[in-house]
Amino acid sequence: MPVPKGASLDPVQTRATILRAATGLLYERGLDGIGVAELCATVGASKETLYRHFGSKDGLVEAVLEARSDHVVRWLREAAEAAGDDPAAQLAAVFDALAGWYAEPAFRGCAIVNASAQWHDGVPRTVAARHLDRHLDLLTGIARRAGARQPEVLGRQLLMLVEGATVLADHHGERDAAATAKQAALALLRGQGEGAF
Amino acid sequence: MPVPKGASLDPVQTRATILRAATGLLYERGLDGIGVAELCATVGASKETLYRHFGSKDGLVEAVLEARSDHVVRWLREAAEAAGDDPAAQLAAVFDALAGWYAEPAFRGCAIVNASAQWHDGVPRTVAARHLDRHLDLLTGIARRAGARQPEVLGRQLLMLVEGATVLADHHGERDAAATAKQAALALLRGQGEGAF
DNA sequence: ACGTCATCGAACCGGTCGTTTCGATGTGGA
DNA sequence: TCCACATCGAAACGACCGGTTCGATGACGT
Repeated sequence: MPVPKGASLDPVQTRATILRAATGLLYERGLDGIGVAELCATVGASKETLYRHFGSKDGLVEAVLEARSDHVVRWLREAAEAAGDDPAAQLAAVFDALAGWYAEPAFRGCAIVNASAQWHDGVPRTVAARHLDRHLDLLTGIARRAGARQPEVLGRQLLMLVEGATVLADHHGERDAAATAKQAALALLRGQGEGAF
Repeated sequence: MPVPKGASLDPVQTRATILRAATGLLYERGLDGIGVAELCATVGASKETLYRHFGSKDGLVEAVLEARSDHVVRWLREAAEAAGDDPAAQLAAVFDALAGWYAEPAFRGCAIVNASAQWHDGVPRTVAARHLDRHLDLLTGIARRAGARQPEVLGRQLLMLVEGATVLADHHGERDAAATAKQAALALLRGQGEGAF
């Protein structure tokens, strides 16, 4: 993957390699924590190559965040689907998946939300809004299948627990945030599912 | 407050003025969104004055975040106390206060958490951890007075709702996030308070 | 009245960062 | 064989930013 010298091995593959390596680096160090020079050096690509593929650092960041959003959403959706048909089990599976994420030593919060928080406008905020949209779809679907009276409301409440748990896991060092949130999420699901309230 | 020329009106007041103006500017524009030069120009102070009072931009940011944490915590605590003795009413009052905050046009999320998310180490993360600590104290206290079986757990769940609501209000444009979160918070409080679960 | 002190405004410095460009090198297809 | 293309490595760039310094200005306490 370093592509020794002259190489037209495959521009597509080169782009994918840069994207993959940059995703990890930007997440570990922060979007402003690593410059283009060091990024290129670590990735193993020249500046010219990076700029031809992504146009600018912002372009690279955008590509990274989009890919990250796709990955996270698919990951949680598959975790839910793997849990079977029971909505409560699906919801539990989502938080169990989050627990595994929070436990990773490299966990540093949600890259997308963090990026969106850093700048008050620009592409990252758009990406974050769409990311939360898709996130909300998953949870609202679970709420609806559970027979919630207000699935849109319950879905948002569940999303708040997910995002809140991520914040506490990151900024408050709460390793068991996912388990705590899961308990609350199931309680809310049970409450609305049984027509209580 | 611009202090026309030579002024020893009161160094303490000068510092307070800078701090107050900088708090607003750094919140609106983001910590990296405004440089020291423009900050000084807008505040109405010279660089020398700023550096004598705060030592560095990081020093100023630290002072701003600390002051902000004090202000927010006191604000929520007073909102809760003003609601009387009923824990449920206090909890509702906290989310009602948040609703007012989210509705402000200048609302841009929690400055402290945003700052902490931007850098993976350094002072802001420490400030954020302490900020969440104090936040947690307030909510755990309400949970305890409500007779929750596990006040520490419920407190953290409530804090997740607060932080999650802030994230959704900011990054997802949900103006009614506080009301949605309040409903969930009261449901959780009722669930644990009545010994259910 | 005088000296200390806080402040201003402006210039300056060193470093870093994103971005561009260029010559050289090697691969693959016509 | 030859040309188009992707890549590298390195240099250079212009801009900006955090921080320092300096002379001038004026207020306050003694």
